[in-house]
Amino acid sequence: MPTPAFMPVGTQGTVKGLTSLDLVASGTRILLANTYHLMLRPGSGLVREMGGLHRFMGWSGPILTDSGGYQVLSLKERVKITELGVEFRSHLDGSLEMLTPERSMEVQADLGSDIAVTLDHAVTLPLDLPAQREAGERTLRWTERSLRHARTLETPGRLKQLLFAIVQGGGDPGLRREMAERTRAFPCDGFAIGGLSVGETKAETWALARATAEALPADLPRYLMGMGTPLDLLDGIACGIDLFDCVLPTRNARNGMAFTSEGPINIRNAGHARSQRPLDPSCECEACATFTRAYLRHLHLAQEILAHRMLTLHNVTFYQTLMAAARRAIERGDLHAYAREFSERYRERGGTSPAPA
RNA sequence: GGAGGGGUUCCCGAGUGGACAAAGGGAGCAGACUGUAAAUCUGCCGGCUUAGCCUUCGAAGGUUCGAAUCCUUCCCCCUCCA
Repeated sequence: MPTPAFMPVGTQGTVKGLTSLDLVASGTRILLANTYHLMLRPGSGLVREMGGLHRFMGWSGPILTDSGGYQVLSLKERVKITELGVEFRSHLDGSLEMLTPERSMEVQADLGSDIAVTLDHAVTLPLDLPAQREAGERTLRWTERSLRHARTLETPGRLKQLLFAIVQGGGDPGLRREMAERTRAFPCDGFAIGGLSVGETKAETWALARATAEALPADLPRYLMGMGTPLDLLDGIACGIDLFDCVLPTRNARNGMAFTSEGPINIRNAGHARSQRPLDPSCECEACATFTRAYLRHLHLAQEILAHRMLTLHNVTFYQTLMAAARRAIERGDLHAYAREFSERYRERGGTSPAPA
């Protein structure tokens, strides 16, 4: 698979609104799905019975499953962390669910993903340093348990699942580096950088990501979890990141935001009411080939499902087009020039535009 | 012709003497969203020279320190009876 690559997020075994044909058309090669969500519904046993997640959802490309560690953050008021694992109060029916490192690997084995990820303990910032270290140390212990247990799940007939270990370490570059050094000692197929964009500034994020990435082996895939914006992707690639995922292109599409080569736009804005332009003239997706901004705005305001589908398709296509261009630029050896050229056209509004590097 | 009910800020709709520029929806306008409890959430939403002032609750007049709220007349709408 060509890298760097971007994985659209299909939490519940679907990239909301898109079919596999759409995903292929967008240039997507690999997807992310979620252990926690699929464990609760429909249940990993059912997915296994149905022939695994690929067959179940009709996607033949690679799938990476997240371990459920992120739900420690997103469901934090329903979560209790113990050394054994993560105790969840199910967001669906309130029942108590225990996700241990071992259970996470079992669920991911049942799902049959191509890449499984170890369970981690992520924290949000600001947080005192001892607590950051504690979460990092626990992540190391859980990584060890995850990997050890995963080996017991390997069966002769089945395709070997690749295993990625997650590096935590909070907001301190030194701690990050240490955690990366200790994590790389584990025998695994790639490394994930977790716990970023959780309250720190953009500059801090990249200092941490870089410190972590540099301490990880360059000959194995490095996966930056959960990031980011188009500019984030280019920054990440420059740090040596091979794999990304982010909900922004899909979630923001449903909330009316389209990424374009000139920056993000909000399709709800009155200025698009009579626009004959496509979302992005330089995009070749179905939405841009077929529909005007005026029409897509109408669909969105009328809460028509097609608006969500088309904006999602466009945004994912935009991300994949960006990644493809970045790969070509790397081959040419001028990623830097490409990134500069891209960011000159790509303008984020308000105070959100990135500080000049 | 008789009896009753009603007209509120773009729309629907609360409000029956002071805390009312007026609840709550909707629409509209803008913003947020980074390993998805998200087709979600937040803010604004009469005007202005904005700790205040001005205009507004069908119209006009009146009572009162004070009226969307009480009284009088008028104009419209709805229901029932003839």
